[in-house]
Amino acid sequence: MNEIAINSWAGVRAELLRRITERIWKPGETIPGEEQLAREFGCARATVNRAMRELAEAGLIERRRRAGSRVRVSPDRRAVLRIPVIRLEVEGRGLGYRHRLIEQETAMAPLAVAARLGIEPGSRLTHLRAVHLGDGRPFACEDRWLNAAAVPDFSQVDFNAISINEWLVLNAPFTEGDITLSAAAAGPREAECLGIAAGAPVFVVERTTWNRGEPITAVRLTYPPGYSMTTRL
Amino acid sequence: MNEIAINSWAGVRAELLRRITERIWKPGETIPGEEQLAREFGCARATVNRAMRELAEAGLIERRRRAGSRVRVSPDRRAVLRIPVIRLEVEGRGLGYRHRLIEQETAMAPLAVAARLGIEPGSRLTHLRAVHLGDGRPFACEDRWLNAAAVPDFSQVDFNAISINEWLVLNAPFTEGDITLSAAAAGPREAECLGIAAGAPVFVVERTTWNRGEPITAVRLTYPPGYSMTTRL
DNA sequence: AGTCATATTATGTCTGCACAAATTAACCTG
DNA sequence: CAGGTTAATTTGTGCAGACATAATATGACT
Repeated sequence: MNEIAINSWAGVRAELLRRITERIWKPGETIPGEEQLAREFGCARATVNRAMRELAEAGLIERRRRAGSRVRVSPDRRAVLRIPVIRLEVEGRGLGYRHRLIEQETAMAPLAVAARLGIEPGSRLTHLRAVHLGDGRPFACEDRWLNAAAVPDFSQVDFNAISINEWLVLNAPFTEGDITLSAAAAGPREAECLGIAAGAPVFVVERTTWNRGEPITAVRLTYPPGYSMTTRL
Repeated sequence: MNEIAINSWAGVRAELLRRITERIWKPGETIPGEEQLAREFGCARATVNRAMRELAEAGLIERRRRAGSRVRVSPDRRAVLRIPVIRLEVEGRGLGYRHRLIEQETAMAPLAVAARLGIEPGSRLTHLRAVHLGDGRPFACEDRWLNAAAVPDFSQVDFNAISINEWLVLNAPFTEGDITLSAAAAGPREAECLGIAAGAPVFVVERTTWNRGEPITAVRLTYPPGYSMTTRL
């Protein structure tokens, strides 16, 4: 057997990855234990552990105590989506960022929003609508419901100077959240906001966040046709 | 100061997270070094390192040698998308899975596909079209271009028995790939395949994969209105 | 045979130490 | 003072050893 010492966790990971992708270890098969691999590579068990932990996080192997590690049959690989502040997303595409607040009011939360946030139907929330512009053209349309009680000092903020999006990221911490991605036909208000035809296909990102169980905000971001999110595997 | 010992990396992470979300350490601020925190928590530096590494991976802090670690100003949090085999996605929703191969041919790759894969325009590739069904109703429409040379033994496979999607996951390993998510209007063939009106908004997932630089496949998956991808933050 | 307690075993984590790598701060020289 | 070299500091990683935890295998007992 090869007696070449691999003594970096990245090196071990690369070698294990090679054996998996080249089917030296087949899907479903149990692979050698940490101790054995450590002996083979001439490194410490902790090093092998680090490498295998990364492979497990990437969804390539499954690890169970006492049972050992095995190659996953369906490696449902994970793609990491980065969710930046919209201003940075716009600027990252080389466009000049501006935004415009369309509407700000206090109103009863729609049932769907109340359900997503897990609050009493009929609760009063702050409703904000805004449009984000890239080089003056609509980039995304924002429709947000905000639990003002959870973010005390926001009544004094001028949302023409800083976007709600960005202000919240900086001032309203959250501990849990979920994101839903979908496609939809643009509603009349979204179409107007984005300057497109009603019914045109839009990319929709819906995000809901809580802080230690307390609902913070539910936002629907609508992107016009042509927008796409890309990530590497 | 509190002299409570925290000696698990998860505990340290939780405490650091608390100090960040409660703005004890403000965005942009430098936080104490590993050694100092290790003394404060009464644990080893490696334990603090593990906790801080996780926070850095989650996008909450930025770490640089010699300069120390600081709280990110815009914590562009990362959401992890799991990309399973479609059969498992369908079955995970409690639906019975079936699929149907619509077309299989060898043809010249369209320019867009050749560009995505990084091959000569005009190269001949295998073109496959199929529909995935959940409880008999269209769940997703698949349009795939495959570099048959990279997957030698596929001509003998009966894609009515196993879906191309699943067969490739099991038999065509890849080392790199990218995914693009977008919304589009259903084209005529997609509309027919999904049983919806042409022009209806569809959710599009485009995936391209390579194996050590060699192009493997480019696939466009189209999901009918109502489909959504959800992930926790 | 079936059931429950116990031993075994692979992974998970912590510790204390050491050195490597990266980057900034300090210093020295012209 | 400018510019470049050197030192100091912080994170990154490796190692050996130990114990913790989870899950399976074994064996005793009914």
